[in-house]
Amino acid sequence: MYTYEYPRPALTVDCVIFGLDQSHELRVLLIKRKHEPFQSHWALPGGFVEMDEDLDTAAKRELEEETGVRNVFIEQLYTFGAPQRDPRGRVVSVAYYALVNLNEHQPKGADDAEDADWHKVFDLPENLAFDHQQVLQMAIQRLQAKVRYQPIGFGLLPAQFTLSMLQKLYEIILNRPLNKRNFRTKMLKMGILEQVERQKAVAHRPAFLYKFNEEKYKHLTQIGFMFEI
Amino acid sequence: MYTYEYPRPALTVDCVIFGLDQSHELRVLLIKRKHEPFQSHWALPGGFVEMDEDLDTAAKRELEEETGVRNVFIEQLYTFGAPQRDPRGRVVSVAYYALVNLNEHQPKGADDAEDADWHKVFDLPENLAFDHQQVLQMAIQRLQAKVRYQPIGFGLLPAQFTLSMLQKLYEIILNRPLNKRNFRTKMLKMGILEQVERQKAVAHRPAFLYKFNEEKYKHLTQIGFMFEI
DNA sequence: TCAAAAGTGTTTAGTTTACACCCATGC
DNA sequence: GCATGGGTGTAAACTAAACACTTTTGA
Repeated sequence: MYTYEYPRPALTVDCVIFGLDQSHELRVLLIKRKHEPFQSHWALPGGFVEMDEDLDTAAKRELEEETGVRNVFIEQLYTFGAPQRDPRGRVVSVAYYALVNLNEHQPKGADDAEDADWHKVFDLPENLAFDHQQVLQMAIQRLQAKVRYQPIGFGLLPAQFTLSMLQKLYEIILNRPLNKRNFRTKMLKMGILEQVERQKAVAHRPAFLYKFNEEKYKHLTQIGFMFEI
Repeated sequence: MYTYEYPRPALTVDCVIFGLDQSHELRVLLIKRKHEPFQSHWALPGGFVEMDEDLDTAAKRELEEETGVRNVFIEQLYTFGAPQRDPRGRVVSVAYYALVNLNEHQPKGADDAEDADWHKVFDLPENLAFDHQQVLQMAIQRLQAKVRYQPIGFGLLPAQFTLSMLQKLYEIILNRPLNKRNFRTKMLKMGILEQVERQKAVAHRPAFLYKFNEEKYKHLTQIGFMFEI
């Protein structure tokens, strides 16, 4: 059992939790640290991995502790392990990113936080704790890349949504305008959206509501279909 | 310093090292384990992360120990941390993948290996050690995805290569035929290849040799250019 | 009847796919 | 001169981009 001879880094998970707010801004959940190091600095929610706990499980646990949500899109991002990234000693952190529907959930704030809040992704506070600036940067890049060839964006919207909402979502994440006509044509042609009903009581022509049909998508991928925006 | 209160998993790096052999097969370097657990099973080269060592550094160290090569494409793949993945106890492994020009380097074989050999990627041995089957699967998928939108494939070829060699490379990695005319047009139009000279002493019309112009590529990416096959 | 957002038609430019052919070299 | 890859021309099908227009609702 020679493995036990080696000194070991501590192992944590950190979560980049993205949400979309009512006024159509992409936001990320940060907590204000109660303790040193980096007391009162904003940081990503995270914590230590238990000895008998899978990494994914640890990340989902952190996510649920902070937001109360389960069963949302969550995926491993990258593992950060620079020797001096934590002043307390060697700490390696496996970062995850998640997409949640912000309207349905408010941050809870864990014990070790002074405060917790949703911050605008394109207008972040300075001096984040540890290397969290870098982690966030990578998460944004990954989200922007991934959203284009995997249908994960739906995770940020309510279960039923209009095509305009969906387009707006993509414009926010990709940070550039899209053409309405082409967006709709493309989206509908893929055949992974299911028309549900119409909006009601809006002061304009009511839009069709759609939901993402995951079964159809899975079936299509099996026969070579590729999602793409 | 409460971090020290927690029991810690051991931390290792594993390397998926890809190479292209003379007869145009994609191969991966595996070592035959000398010791238990999984004695005499094929496994990915890897080892423990030193306490003051960056993860990337550890991966590059492993790569150099096994192959003698430095300064090749190497990138973090994913971190594997299922509680029972190593029978000795909790071991979390950060996996990397690398691309090397196989013709210029032969495996060295480290101390803890009975044997080391390049195995065909699409014809792997059964019963790899630990979860290395899964790691390899993910590495192949990542390579196939990444090679299409980042110019990393060149790492598998000699510094100078013909367009036919390059096309062959893509056909091998993507595991499907590509159209010659279209491949060439697309490749050359991107403007990241530099024509060097001609082949000599071949029993057919001599082909132009090219090299990948990294500077040009970097410059182009800065002005919004996207590599794509 | 007006504002607001939903939703559609159509033209043009560009890209992808496919196939067929010619070219230069060593043996 | 012929086998072997190297290299090119071009038509047809498809996709993306751009723009302008019509429709439906509540107030």
